[in-house]
Amino acid sequence: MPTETWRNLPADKRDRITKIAIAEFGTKGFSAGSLNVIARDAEIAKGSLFQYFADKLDLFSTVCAAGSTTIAEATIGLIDTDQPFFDILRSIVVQWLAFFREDPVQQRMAFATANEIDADARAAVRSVANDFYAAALRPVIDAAVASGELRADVDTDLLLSMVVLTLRHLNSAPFDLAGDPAFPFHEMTDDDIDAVAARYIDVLERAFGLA
Amino acid sequence: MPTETWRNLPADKRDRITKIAIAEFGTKGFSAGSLNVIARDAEIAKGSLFQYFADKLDLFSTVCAAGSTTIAEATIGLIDTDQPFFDILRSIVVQWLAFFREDPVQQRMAFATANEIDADARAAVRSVANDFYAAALRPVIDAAVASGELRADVDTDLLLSMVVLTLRHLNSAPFDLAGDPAFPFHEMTDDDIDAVAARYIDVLERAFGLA
Amino acid sequence: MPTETWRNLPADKRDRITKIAIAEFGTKGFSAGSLNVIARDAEIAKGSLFQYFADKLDLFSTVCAAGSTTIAEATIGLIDTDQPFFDILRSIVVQWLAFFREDPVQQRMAFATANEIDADARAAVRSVANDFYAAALRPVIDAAVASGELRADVDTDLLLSMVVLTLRHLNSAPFDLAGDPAFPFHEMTDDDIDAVAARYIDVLERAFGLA
Amino acid sequence: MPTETWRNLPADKRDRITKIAIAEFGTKGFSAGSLNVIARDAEIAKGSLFQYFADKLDLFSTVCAAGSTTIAEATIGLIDTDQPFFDILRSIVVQWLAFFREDPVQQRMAFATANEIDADARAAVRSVANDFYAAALRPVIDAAVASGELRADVDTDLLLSMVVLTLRHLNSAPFDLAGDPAFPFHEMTDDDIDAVAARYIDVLERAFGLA
DNA sequence: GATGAATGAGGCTTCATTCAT
DNA sequence: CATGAATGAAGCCTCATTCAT
Repeated sequence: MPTETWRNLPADKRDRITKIAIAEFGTKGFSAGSLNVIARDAEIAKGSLFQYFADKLDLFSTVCAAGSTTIAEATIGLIDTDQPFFDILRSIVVQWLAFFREDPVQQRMAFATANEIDADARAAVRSVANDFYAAALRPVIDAAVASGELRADVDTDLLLSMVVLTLRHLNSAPFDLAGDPAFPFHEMTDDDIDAVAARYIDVLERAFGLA
Repeated sequence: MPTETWRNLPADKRDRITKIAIAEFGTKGFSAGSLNVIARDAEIAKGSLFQYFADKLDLFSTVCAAGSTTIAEATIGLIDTDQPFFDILRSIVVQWLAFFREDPVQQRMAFATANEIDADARAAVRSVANDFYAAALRPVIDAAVASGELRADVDTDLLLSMVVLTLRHLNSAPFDLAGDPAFPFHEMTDDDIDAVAARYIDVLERAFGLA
Repeated sequence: MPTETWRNLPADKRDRITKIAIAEFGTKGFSAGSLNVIARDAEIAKGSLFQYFADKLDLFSTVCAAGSTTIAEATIGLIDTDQPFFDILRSIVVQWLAFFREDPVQQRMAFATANEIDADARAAVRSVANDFYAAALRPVIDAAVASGELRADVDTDLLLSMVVLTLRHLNSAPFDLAGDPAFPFHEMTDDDIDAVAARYIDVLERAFGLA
Repeated sequence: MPTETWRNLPADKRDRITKIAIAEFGTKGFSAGSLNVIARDAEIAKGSLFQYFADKLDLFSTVCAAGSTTIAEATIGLIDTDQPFFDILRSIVVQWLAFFREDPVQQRMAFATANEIDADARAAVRSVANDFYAAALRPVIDAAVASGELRADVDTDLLLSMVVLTLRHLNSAPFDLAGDPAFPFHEMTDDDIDAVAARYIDVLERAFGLA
């Protein structure tokens, strides 16, 4: 956990450091990301980082959380929930893709957060990686259950799991050269990719929606 | 690509090095994995690694490919394809989980292969990561189409994509402390996990199978 | 260019490191000179060198420049310019030899600076190698022209080039076992060597001086 | 000294290895030149080099000598000695420049031979570096003395030394970006460079020639 | 005589972290 | 509280040389 010093920092400085750290870890991952580079780019002393964070991992998990907040707010949080449930999901995936298209740094950082391999780092961001979006989504699902938009016997855990699965896939595959086993996303237009993304939701609708 | 020296090596030595490298990269990932450690554990001279491989990345991608082959053969390759299509898938996911339970090293390496963040390493193993399993699965799907087990209008790309998605999820989530947003896999018995895995396939069956 | 850290270093520490680096590169040249050895002999951490210099080449060119300054000041810079022009030159070569006799480390480093083979290193010290002494000598030549000590049609570029040529030769030949094709410098007394050096100047005088 | 095995080698193989070694050492110098690279480029086994030569230094000095022979034959050896002495010298410097212009590899190797810094390597090629050309030139000078083309009191050692000095300078300066303190050789045409080279000889003529 | 696999020392450089100022 | 110099372990990689085949 960051120190009090960090919390007392002027917001703009804190934001600047966070942004730079996200860029660095997003590009290189936790292990290969360099505190030297972050300190240099953020124009702060190397030692200052250790006044704000206990160690490298502390910094990493802090910016992971910050990134996840930003992303959730800018995607799931923006969606009009006054639509049919599966339209909400379709809106989310489209917004999700739009957000990452406009902010490649956040795209990479979200990917790094979800896919960190180093055991310690993984332990630190693990809940963030998946659960953050789950927290944002579960109320939406619950509302759909309450309004009777899903099958009576619906398994909401399964549904949640698969929505997050889909989002994680759409966080990486469209931005990689060979990200998907079946779709050549990197050769497709944004609109076509959006269409494919919607079809993932179609599958969920056919399986979880009312007959 | 590995050197001729590598290909001429006695099989047992080659296997030993591969195994150790898989353990190292599986635990630490590409960037944090150490050639020093691999050489030491494999009891060969540090310099020898560079007689076998052009550089670290060459070693990494070689063992990635070797690992993927092993895994595909030991999971998808073992399944009796004389069953109904979705039973095949259910058999695959169960075998998939069983294989990784018995070989945690391969489990981690498969995860590392699919989730490497470093751009260069990612480029090198990218096709391996997804397409390898895709190659094994597509014939199975095609057979199901031919035998009329799927909807007439079925989108096989979408199906393939989601199967691989599911497999990748089952490569990591059950082996992580907080791997799934909805299911507490790490508190569940193997049988319960198998049951959940089958439910992912149920979803696919309801969406893609005959009404 | 060295870092600010280097410039802020206590002068004695900076001098110690410079001196040791000059000794190392003077003996082995750029390529074969070892940063490990320099760090060990200077009793600083290996990593510290990289707080002072961007890389090996940066260190090399810095100490080349420092060495050249020292040498120019201790030779050309010391000469009384209130003499006839060719006497000035004779004083310079004698002082030049005296300086290098007393400081073999500087002698070797000056040689290494002028004769580095590695392309990158050569590019970095190239102007230092020749032009540094040229800058010190040209004013002296211009004064001689102004005072009418040279032929009316004198080619000052040619004269300058040949003076530097001679100095470079006297930087190495007298200190090598078989440094000169004609004179067995290593079997000669210092006085005899001084006398030969003066004869090189005699040649210039006969060619460039007044009839 | 090379082994008998080396001497018994087919001439074309020996020439190929020599040529490749000259290219490597000419580019990188002795220390940084790599036997690995030479063996690879010459398409022979690394171990074979050690059947031909005692060690790296043995190879280096062998190819230095071979290079010097080639150069002397292709420059000094080609000149018509039936001219006035200083015309001979002028022909030599022009031919010298022409040869190196056409064979940059030999140019660099000659430079490397003359300027090696490593003490051991230097000891091995030292006599080659200067004396080889001296041996070729001294008979020419003696002939000039005999035919009375030089001053009665001429110091032939000094003359020889300065001729070699000049040749060594013309081996490097015109091929370097900032090779000469006074002349911007790299911005000059070949003809202009030839003209400057002749002026070095003019100086010698005025100093050593008949009044 | 030729090969080329094996070696391990050593190369330069980057790193996270500490601590005196 | 901020700084930034210092550290030394560890990183990847190249090297000349040996020796069994």
